[in-house]
Amino acid sequence: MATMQDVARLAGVSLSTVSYALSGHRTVSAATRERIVSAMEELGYQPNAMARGLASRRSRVLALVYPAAERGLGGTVAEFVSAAAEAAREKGHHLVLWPFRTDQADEVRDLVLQGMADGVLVMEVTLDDPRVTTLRDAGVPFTMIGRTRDVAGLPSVDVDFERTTREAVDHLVGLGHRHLAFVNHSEATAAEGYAPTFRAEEGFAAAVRAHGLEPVVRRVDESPQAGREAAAELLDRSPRPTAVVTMNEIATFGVVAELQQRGIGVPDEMSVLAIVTSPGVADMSNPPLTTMHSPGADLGRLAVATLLSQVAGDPPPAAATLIPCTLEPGRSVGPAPGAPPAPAGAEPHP
Amino acid sequence: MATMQDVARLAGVSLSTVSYALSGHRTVSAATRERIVSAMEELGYQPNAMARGLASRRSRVLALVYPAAERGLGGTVAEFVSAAAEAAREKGHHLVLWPFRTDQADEVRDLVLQGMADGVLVMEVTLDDPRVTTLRDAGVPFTMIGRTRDVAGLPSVDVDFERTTREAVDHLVGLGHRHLAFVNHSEATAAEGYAPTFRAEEGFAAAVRAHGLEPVVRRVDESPQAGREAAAELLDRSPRPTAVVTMNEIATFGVVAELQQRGIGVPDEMSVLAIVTSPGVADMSNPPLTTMHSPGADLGRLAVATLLSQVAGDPPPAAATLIPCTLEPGRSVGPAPGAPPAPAGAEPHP
DNA sequence: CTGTTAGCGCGTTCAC
DNA sequence: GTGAACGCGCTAACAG
Repeated sequence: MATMQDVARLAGVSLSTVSYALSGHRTVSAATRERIVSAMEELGYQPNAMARGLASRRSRVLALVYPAAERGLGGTVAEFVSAAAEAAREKGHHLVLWPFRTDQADEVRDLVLQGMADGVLVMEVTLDDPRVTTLRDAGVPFTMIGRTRDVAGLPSVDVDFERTTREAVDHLVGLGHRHLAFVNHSEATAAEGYAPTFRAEEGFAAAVRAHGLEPVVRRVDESPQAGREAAAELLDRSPRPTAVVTMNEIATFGVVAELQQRGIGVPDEMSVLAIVTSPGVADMSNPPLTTMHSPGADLGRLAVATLLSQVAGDPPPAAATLIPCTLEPGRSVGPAPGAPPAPAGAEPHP
Repeated sequence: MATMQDVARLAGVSLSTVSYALSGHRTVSAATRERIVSAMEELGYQPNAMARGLASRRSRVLALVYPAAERGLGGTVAEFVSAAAEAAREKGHHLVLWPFRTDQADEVRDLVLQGMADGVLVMEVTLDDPRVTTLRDAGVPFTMIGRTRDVAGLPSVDVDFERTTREAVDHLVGLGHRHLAFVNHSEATAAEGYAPTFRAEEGFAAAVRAHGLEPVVRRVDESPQAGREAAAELLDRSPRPTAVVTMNEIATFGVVAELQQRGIGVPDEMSVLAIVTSPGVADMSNPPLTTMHSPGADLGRLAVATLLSQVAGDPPPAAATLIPCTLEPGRSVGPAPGAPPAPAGAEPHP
């Protein structure tokens, strides 16, 4: 591998001039820059990341800590990752994934202290997450995707579950629905402190009650089979719900399958609105689902910006930055059966 | 951050002794090692990865290139990743994920040339993968997970699709089934050269013909809906298949749902055998699926070992290392309807 | 078994 | 606008 010294010699300039031409930390005449560039190309020069890191005390690497083994990497996370990777690259950094479990906080901390990364994006944050205290105490720059129970002074970005569920409910109520159910993530996720399970559930219940209605909430295992059972149970209720909001993609498949099997028309007899969805799920059902798509890409960009600000030494933002999901019309949501056609303007999202 | 020099001073030894105590490249007396260790603890010493990398010309990082944005990260990949990460750590390395698309071969190559990693694990290899030629030409150590069309001289580990499909077919034929169908991945995956789609299909067809039977093969989109349609179509065939092998998890859900809806008993009237599955899918259906589980963990360990051997400069292995999936009994496979109960020994996998 | 020392390749402060 | 020189923290000869 050619070194900077080699480039300097070939271009007939000093080593430092090459360095400045590369970093732009000093102005270099167009002529010499030109010679340097062609020398680099001729030699196939690649800057040595280790040497650069040693001298600058920055690795230009941002690490995304994600418990891949436990969660797999769903479509919504994939969107996040690619947006974050691109955002990092635009700022001259590289995004890498560290597949650590939630209980490996020490290893994450040590890797950053060893200089393998300048900062950390922590995903799948639970209500009480051991990683954030470890990182904070060690002075490691980090940003959470999601929120612990108390986020005061901790940099974080997250889905706005409160607003997302409220908009979902408002939309359905605007279509005349009076009996709404929520198919949530499983009891198991709740047990491990998975925050979205709680935030979405609370948001949904509050939004329904704000309309003077009574919420029905079910926590359902992440399987088609569990979704079928949940649907069966909801259909047996009295009064029978006319709309179901789901935040559990695999269970949603089961819900739709059960409705179909029983001959319950979607959306004529039952509306299905899937929230916090990953791209592509809408078209995996028939009729295509109406969804509220997770803002993964926006969160990714935002998370990188926030983290870089932490790396630069800025004080942590006062509050979490929240982004709601956006409604994407499909054909699984319609007016409540027997409801008068919604008057113009009554439907929040035409 | 404390440096090695700090540790040396506190322990009353020379810098190099600390280095050797850490690396083990030279014997250090138990007494001085003890002093060094406690000095390190007292100072909270963490070796500087950049300095170490600069001096040793090795980053001790292995990169796993995975197109997360396009594929998401399914359960089978998750198993692979965590096993690979652990294997890497046992050898004193770190595994990181680089979320590059398949067309970003140049960036992968450059990062390795810059010293950000010592070698690369390439996942989701297609029949004609641009990344492998780029890496080979650049002399970057790598190992494929999967295989290009021609693997001569290219280090690779992969699922043994030929043997897996053969064992699946043998198992079913041993149970009296004479009409077997295969629900494959989608036409779209085939179009982009996704190798498993071809290898499994060929393996299945060959295995069925080896029994003097006629294979039925369908390429199905990765959605429950598409699975339902496939099942419906298979049921209308004459002769009607009594067993279906699937390699498409999401479609499998649809297949089972359609069978249930039509009142076709599983496994009494139709056996379902899901191959190359990720952990957990078996229990997402009712009855639990009989599966042949993808050897993700074994592949992960093997891939790391192979890559490290490449990094060390060993010649590439002559042939790919293949690992079959293992049968995990569930309750979705049974004797063919009307078939005599299998005599002892007639069933390949009791 | 331990100490001394010359780099590893680059960033950056000085002088010019 | 350019060049010389020092140091980042550590590895690995080379000497004892």
